[in-house]
Amino acid sequence: MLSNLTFVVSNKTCVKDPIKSELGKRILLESINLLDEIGLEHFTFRKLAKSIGSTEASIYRYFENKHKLLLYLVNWYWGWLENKILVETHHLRSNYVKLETVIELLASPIEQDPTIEYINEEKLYQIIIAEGAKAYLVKEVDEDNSEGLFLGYKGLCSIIANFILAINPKYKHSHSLASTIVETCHNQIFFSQHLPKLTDLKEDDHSTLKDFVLHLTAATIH
Amino acid sequence: MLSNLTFVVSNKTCVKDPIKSELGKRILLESINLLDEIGLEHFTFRKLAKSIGSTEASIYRYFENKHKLLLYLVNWYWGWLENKILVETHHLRSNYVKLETVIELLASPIEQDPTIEYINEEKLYQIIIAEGAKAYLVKEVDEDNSEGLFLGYKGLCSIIANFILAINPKYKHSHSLASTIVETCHNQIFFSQHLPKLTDLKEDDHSTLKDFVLHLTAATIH
DNA sequence: TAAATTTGATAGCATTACTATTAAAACACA
DNA sequence: TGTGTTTTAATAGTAATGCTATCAAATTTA
Repeated sequence: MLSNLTFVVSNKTCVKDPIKSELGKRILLESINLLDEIGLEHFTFRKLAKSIGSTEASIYRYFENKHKLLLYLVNWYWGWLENKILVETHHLRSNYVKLETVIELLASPIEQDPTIEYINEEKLYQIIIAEGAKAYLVKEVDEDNSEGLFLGYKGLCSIIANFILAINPKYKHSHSLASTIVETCHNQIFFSQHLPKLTDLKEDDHSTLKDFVLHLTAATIH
Repeated sequence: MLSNLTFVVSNKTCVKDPIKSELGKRILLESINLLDEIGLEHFTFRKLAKSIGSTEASIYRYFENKHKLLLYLVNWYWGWLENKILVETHHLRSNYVKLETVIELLASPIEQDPTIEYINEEKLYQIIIAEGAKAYLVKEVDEDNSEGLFLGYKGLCSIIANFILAINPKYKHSHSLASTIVETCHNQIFFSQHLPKLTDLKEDDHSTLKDFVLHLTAATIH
């Protein structure tokens, strides 16, 4: 079986491509474990170095700082998702079913790909939910953006916006709706896990999430 | 004119109530300026102390750490907004107009109240947009939640959910829609300022934002 | 006026976020 | 097989961060 993985992660996020060396892959693997475990605020390169049995200085040769590492991971997710969407929708005729597929992918944890041993997709999905917004909610956002570090997110939204426009070419807010769909999927999962009064989902109820977002989307477009 | 400000900020966020002393008020005033200027990641009590001509130790007597200070400010906003919503909707008969009023308030910068000299509402609104999600996107969220530090947000969502249910008692996802409305308003403003490819709004176009969210809401409920 | 509280000044300490240097190890290739 | 190049580990160091503690001066309150 051929790999579906034809996407490339935007590269200004790292000093040296981590997937090209053993240490780099261990950095990715363990940073996902550690981020999932202790969260971005408590995550340091010192702790990461310790958990992979290496040194801070070695990690700095791959990533400038933890913010760039987060951006790398987030971009990996956007790239993975965009690729997945293209693979799973290109054979579909109905634009509505295409949009449904997108929402289904966004609303469910990405499944483990055993051919990529350095990314734990389930944990990465959880990191996206809990930390993803911090990739752009920083003072450096304009600078990062001008370096192309959000191309993954923008590409994804563009695809979704096009599906929306294919269903209703007159709808005026396709990009806003696209980003709202993405953000809402992640937010509602987080709320179901931690602030249940802010949602109607039971914890990690991906099926109800899909119903909610799909209905909202369909009603809004028409 | 009587003050509308009958709300109280949830108090576990602070060690000592800042509005009851001169220093406390200066802490609020300057923390809003500084947060708006340099963002939460670069914000430190040392810098804050310097900018108000006081010391770190003094600030720690009011707030345990910067996360609690952010929670205080965020709760102030939720409280302010809830109060404002109640004042501006209680005389309205139409539930739809009530919901419209909520969205209008969420989608526009809160206007300056000259009777509260220690809060710059415009800057606070900008802080909510850029930093608000960080109040809950932390590993301590469950602990904070059990101490009641998100009651403000939950109360607000509950009110909005009730307006939604008053319009359509059969709608199944009133809480999810309520939190989606709130998050979307803030997100779309941020995107319009920094990641315009993710939205159709022009920068700070509150009027288009209102149209977008109102249409989305109305379509979804019916 | 005394007692209690609040603030400012100063000090200190463990951790974080890096940067620099050097030597060992691994690898590339001739 | 040896030589050069890149990669990594080890170590050290520095400025900033995130606190805590102590004490005296100033202010408030009783």
